[in-house]
Amino acid sequence: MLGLLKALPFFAAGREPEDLLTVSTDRKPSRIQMRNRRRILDAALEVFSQHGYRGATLDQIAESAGLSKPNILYYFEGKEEIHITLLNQLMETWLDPLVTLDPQGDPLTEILNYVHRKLDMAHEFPRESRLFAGEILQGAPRMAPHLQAGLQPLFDEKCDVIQKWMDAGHLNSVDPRHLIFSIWATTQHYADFAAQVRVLLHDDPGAQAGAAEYLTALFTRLLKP
Amino acid sequence: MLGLLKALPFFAAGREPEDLLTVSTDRKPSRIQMRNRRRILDAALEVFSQHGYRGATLDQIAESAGLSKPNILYYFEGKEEIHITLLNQLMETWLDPLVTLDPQGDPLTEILNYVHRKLDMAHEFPRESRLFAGEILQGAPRMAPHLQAGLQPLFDEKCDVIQKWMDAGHLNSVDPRHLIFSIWATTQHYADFAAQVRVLLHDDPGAQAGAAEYLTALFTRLLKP
DNA sequence: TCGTAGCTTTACCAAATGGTAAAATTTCTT
DNA sequence: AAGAAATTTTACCATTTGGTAAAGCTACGA
Repeated sequence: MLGLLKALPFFAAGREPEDLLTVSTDRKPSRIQMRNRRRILDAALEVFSQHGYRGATLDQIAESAGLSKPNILYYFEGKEEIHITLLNQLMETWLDPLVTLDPQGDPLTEILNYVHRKLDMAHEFPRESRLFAGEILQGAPRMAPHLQAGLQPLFDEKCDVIQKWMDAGHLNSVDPRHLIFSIWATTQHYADFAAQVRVLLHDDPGAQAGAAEYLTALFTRLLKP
Repeated sequence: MLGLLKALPFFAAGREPEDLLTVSTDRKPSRIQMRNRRRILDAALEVFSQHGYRGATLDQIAESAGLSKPNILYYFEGKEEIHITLLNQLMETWLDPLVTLDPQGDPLTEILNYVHRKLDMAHEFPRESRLFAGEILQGAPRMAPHLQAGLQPLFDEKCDVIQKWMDAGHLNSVDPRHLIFSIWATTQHYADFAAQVRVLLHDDPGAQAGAAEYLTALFTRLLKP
């Protein structure tokens, strides 16, 4: 068997024109495929976020997924494709809070909501946050195009929205770009540097609430006109 | 030759009591040793900060240092020791700005100075920042003890200082722990997420100054009573 | 200038790792 | 139930990687 790699449309990279038989298998993924691809991606998220791309091994992913290594390579072309798939999936979720920042809403409320959504995500999806952080930390070798194509237009658009709010006097004027950076930095810090935070806060159970309260004060004071 | 591993005191782990001859070589490192150790550590900083611990190879470090791999293992016991040495050296530099935060100084000035020193370091030592970030990101496997022993007491001490400033009414009251986190997060962001910042700012040459101005506003507004 | 300690190179090795071929098994369709 | 298709397993393999042994070279003090 050739495996389903060439058969599934989302794997398409260089189609073989002569291989017409595979066209017949272009149907939607079976239940088994869905389940196993999900398992693999979840396992990979765990392993990649903990050890980084090069530190993660297919054997670890396989074990964590409860599948054999060749079985994993039946569903994905290789290690890199798993990583890229993960990154692509993540991108959407990750940008969603910024997408929903509403130009029609109350400026300060919108921004504080954004802060809190990002903070919630740091607590709810720390593995995703760390995967992302690891990729950027190493120079975004597998994600630079996505930053350009996906993040940049959105970033510019929302900077404009915020700038207009400031020009209209609804918010104190600061550089919107650095404002967004500081929101990302402060919220993701709780996921990305969790090991440090845990030590310094002695596992304080009120930490999450404390962070929310602090960040509310920080950005409210900055932005109130 | 046994190499100098057992001979240099700073490598001491499990001394062999019978090996008395090595005592005679307990003198200070030669010029060659200094030079090569420095070269190796500099190369290792470059490689580790770019690829992470497991992603870095001794061959890469060797090539970057202009030495052969066995030659590198003449100066260090192994990959891990290089990494740990780097981390230990870094720790001091990294904490220095916090150490010099002066309880006798003007509160707001002291904190803004701290912010600017950290921001300068992010621009001057991005590799060090990323090395540190990578280690924490992966759960600080080789640094947890240092966090406990080195960072924690300092952190607690400076939190007390800041808390007293707030209690005395010299600063607006917020949780000092989260304040420090947010200073770390916002300043180190420019080093750790440089790949992202570069894309989103279109290599704007005024970025550094813009960041400084923004962070000044951010923390001034937060902390002015 | 000669011997020795310090340094470097050459030639390896065992384990780990990403990946493949193909047989064996399960599942689906008719 | 039979045959085909999809899935999984077994048995490999080539490369990379951290590390070692030991020979060879260099520099320096006596």
